[in-house]
Amino acid sequence: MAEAYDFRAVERAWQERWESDRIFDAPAHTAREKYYVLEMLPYPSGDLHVGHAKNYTLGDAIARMMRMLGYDVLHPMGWDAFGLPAENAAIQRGIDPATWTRSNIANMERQLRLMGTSYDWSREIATCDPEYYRWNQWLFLRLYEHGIAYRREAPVNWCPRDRTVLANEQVIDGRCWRCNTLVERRNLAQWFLKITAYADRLLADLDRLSGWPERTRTMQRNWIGRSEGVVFSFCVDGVDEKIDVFTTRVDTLFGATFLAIAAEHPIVPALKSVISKKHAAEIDAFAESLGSKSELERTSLMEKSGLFTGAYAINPLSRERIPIWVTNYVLAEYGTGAVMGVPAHDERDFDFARKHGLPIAQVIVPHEGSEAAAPLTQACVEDGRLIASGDFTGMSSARAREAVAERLTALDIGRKSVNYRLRDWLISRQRYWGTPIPIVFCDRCGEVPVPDEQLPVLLPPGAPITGEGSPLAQLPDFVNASCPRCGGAARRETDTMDTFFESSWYYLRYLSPHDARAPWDREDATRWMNVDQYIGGAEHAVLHLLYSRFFYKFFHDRDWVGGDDEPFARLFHQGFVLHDGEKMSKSRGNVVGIDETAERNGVDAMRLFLLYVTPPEDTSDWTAEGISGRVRFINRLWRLCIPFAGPEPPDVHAIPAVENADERALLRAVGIAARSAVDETHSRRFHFNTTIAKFDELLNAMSALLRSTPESPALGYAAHALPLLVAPFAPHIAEELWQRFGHATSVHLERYLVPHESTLAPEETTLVVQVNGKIRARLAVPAGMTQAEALALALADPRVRAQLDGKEPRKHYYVADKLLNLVV
RNA sequence: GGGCAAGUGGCGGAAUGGCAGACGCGCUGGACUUAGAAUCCAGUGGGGUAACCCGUCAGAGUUCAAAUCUCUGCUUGCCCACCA
Repeated sequence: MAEAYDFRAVERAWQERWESDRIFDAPAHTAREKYYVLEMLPYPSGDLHVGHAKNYTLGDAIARMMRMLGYDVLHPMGWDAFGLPAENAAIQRGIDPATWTRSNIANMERQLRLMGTSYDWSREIATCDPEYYRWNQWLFLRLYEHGIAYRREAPVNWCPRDRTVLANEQVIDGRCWRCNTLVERRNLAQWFLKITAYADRLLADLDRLSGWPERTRTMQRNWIGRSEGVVFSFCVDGVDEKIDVFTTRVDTLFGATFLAIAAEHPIVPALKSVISKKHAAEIDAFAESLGSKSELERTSLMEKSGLFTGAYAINPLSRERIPIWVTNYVLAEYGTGAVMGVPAHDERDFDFARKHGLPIAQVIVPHEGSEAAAPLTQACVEDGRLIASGDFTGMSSARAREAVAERLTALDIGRKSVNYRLRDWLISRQRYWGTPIPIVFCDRCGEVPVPDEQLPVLLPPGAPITGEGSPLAQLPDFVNASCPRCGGAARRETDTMDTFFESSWYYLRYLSPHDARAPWDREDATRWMNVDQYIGGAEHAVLHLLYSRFFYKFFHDRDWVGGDDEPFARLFHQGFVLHDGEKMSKSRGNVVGIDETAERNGVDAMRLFLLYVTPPEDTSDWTAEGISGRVRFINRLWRLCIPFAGPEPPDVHAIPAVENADERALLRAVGIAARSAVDETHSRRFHFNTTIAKFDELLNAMSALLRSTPESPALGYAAHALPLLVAPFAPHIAEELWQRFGHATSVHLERYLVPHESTLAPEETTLVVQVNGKIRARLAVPAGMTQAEALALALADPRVRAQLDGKEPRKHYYVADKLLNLVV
């Protein structure tokens, strides 16, 4: 009876050995090609489950494949360690955020090691280390110097539950992305990063990111939301004021029947001089009623409400006098906060006009010569021909857009303009567990940046974390500072940075994680950047991935990094792992943890299952039956290979001479498996589910040969090759077998098996013979037959002859070694 | 409402114009066993004794040949949703 495989002992022993030998540290500069593979750095929430494991297993398999294919691989790991959950733990359980975070990091690091991942731990970072956030502050100051970081008062998203402001990207359907609370609007002085200055490049360069999923690029395009149009002015009748509007459909200008403005529009006070007291009071009440409402209530009502101001605007070209309305559907923060209402050609304006009985004037018809359809039953938003539009009548929409823009420009009341949906990135957070913003407010000098030599501005211990107000603002020793410029009394900024600030550049810190002089070394950055393969969840499609692109372009413009100005060459989103069809969550009690899975099934089986069950981008389901198949595979692999253990290492590349078909089939199975692993890696498809299926076929071929020809040398060849083949996917059993075969060095430092052409080419194949597209015969034939030979063979087959019924085929189609289709 | 992706056995999936269902799970039968577990072997889309017929969401089309390409519809998933 052969020795059984003890996965617990083997897995632990090799993890310790790899760690002490440091075999996965990224190599110093060599002539070989580099490959930087990176998984999104995790938030240290406490425990890893198999959903996380899917992400890290995929990244690890890629890193290990590329290493064995001869690349210098950089595969680092770190911790996105600042953030709200640590503070919530402090509020709920009185634990210091630093202590909570550190213990979670220790636990999750243990779990990543338990998974047998091949990280270069010498480069590990945690963003809550002063050594890290010092450079956060340094980068903030550089952004400040270049006018990218700035402070202003603005209406912002305020989460009443988390008691902090949020970036636009963190508000989802009007709710806080973390706690799902309805977000309120408040006017506060806050720090912003001018990401809008990069809007055009962030948009244009998406076209170059062919290694990114198309849907992610589309989401970023939509988020940036570029639209080209015209800004021009309406005069207000009876007041020396103008109202600017932005439109993408200036061709519909003659169809404007009202002017719609946001309740917060700055023109409102001026209008009060020309309207009745009653109107003014009503407007105030309307604005009041909107002001207290959350963004969701204001905008998702679908119900368009509004109020006539009593004032009129003059259409600059038609000279028509149109009423000015205050509405809830015009956004104060987008464009100019005012729009021309063209109900005939805009759905929103149409709804509003119908509701309030405003006139609808059609100025576009579908084709030249077609009549205005009166009355319109819906807005007609397509381009067409202009009617009733003065000099522009008869023009196409496209031509009219140019011509009207030119006229407005010539009259000096308008110009072409581009607007973005993207807003500047709000980074202030009124929270404790984050990077302090390195700014001091001095009564005499105003806003003063902390000098570089005074960095880091340390996060002080012992702040009162209660969920009430800003913790840092309640620490006098922190708040009170002297002005770096004049030395006088000053106050420190007490807001901390959005944690997405840290994660926008961490991939550069891995390159020189202990550099005390700079956030990263330019030479290291030139060698390793950009990230060749980035792996993470699709939930970051706009947030982290847009911010990182923005930061990297800023760095590139300063010449702090060479090469391309995009940080991530290729991006892969792994799918979720469900458990029995449901999302894993603590409240459902269906979380499958790493520790219990490693203990019960072994890590190699877990890794294989996660890669095998679906293609990596698909949602997969964790089932107890499913992983049992991979446990069986591991045991079967062991039983089939261990009899070939011996003290002398075999030459794994020497292909034995064989005689029968089963033997050739096994040699071919080895080659096919190797080719699959290499193809899935090089194609960047990473569908290792099919590769692992080839490993199954390889074991099946071994079993078959063991029955038919138990003395075949092909069995030893396959056994000795298998550790190499499975090493990237099931690294522990691969190493154990490799060492039992007498090799002195790690299998993970070997080159991957190169399939030999002679084993791959089958000498016999099945020729499928069709008559009129239906299969009538399968013939075993030698490979490489000519068309004439195949035809003769097919015509000799009785089943084919029966179908032909004495007729001659009119035509035939031949696919070499595969198929012959006869048409009668 | 708009955009994108997908729909294949009991289940996860394979096949990207050329043998539909590789591989695994589950299930059925057999071997081994006092018995079970484990392991090994055989079978497993539907109909039919069989020859054969049917079959990749539904319907149409292109093609010698369609799960794969085109159109229409249905369903599911994800994203966006007053951005003028």
